[in-house]
Amino acid sequence: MTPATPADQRRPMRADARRNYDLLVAVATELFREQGADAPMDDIAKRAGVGPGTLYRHFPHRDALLAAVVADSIDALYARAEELLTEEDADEALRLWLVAATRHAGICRGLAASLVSSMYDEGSPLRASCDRMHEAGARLLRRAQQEGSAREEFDAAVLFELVAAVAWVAERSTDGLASAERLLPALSKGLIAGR
Amino acid sequence: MTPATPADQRRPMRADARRNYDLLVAVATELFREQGADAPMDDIAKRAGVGPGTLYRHFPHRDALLAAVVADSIDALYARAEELLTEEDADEALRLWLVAATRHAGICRGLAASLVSSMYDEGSPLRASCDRMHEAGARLLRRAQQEGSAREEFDAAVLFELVAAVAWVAERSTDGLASAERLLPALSKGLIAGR
DNA sequence: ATTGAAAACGGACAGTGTCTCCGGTACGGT
DNA sequence: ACCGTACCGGAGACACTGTCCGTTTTCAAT
Repeated sequence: MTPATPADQRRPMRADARRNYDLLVAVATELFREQGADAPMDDIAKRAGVGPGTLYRHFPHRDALLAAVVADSIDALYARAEELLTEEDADEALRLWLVAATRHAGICRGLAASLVSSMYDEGSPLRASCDRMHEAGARLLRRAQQEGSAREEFDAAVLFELVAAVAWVAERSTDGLASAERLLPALSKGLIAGR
Repeated sequence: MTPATPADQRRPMRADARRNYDLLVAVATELFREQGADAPMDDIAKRAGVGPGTLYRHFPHRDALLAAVVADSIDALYARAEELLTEEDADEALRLWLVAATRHAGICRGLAASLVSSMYDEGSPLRASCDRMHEAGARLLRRAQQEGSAREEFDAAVLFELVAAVAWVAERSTDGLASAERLLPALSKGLIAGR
């Protein structure tokens, strides 16, 4: 699969457009990681050496750009879920995926917030990513409820929200990921009844 | 105790200053509740009928204003904790306080974020409120660990972060508090081992 | 190779919000 | 009533977002 592509078009993109598109995604990835998902759009355009007009034509909103930036790693997370579905211990598989998902949402400061927002926004460009995470979590949770000892009363939406919440806390604590790793056990123990 | 007061000064505030101070807190309370904790500062000044200069002299940062606004309800939350310390069932007391704390953090959109930030920021004006909540939670948690069946491995910091996280999710879900009430059980079950 | 229409470029700009500076005002002690 | 001082509040510098539109580039047809 070619890397992130704008909505399919019968006519291929013009060469200069394609070049700028790819360049912008690369620069945004860099800047989001450095400064968080609220890095100034103008700075992204500037660093890519294009005008703001060009940036906004390719990505009308910040979320459109963010979606292009995280698409790859969402794919990886989805693949990880499929891999974990073959793990014998269903509870452990769920636990491991929660860790992976939290780590993913920590790619850049502000991502968790955008993902949660997109969950309630039908038209968000991040919606596709959100749905993929949602589905990946749902499959692991369902199996853990049937084969393992995950409590019946929770669903994938709760799972998603809790992961986002933990990632969000981790974003703003000084000790970063360490904080997430203290919180996740509390969460896992709530979801999964002791054996 | 007189309501929220600026840092004690030997000289009492001048009458006009005092009037503006109180007015600003009242207006901010109103606007934060309506529009969230990121309501434009200029709007607050405008609605209070003062210039932005006046607002910023009394409250140099948004957090200083926010701190004055939430001080009272933090006191109430602290009092609630003391009350719950007399409840027979230590686990149930903790659970009830978590609900109260989550509800408190939901006073206005954006408050949870500011509270968590202040937890890692020595100089934040919200720090005092943060510490009070922290301490209230710590006492209830300690008792639930000794007399009830709260797990030993968690501490008040985790408690605080989890409450903030749940409140944060609730802020941005369309179904608001209902969402928090779906999430809290997962959290409680993680903190408190089944009997 | 030339050409011309469509597509893309990118700078200027309007709108919004934050925060500061400073000339003028009004308070309150004497 | 006076005067020094603390306070007031508007003007404006600065930052970011997103749009508009005249200019430039590309590429396919000739």
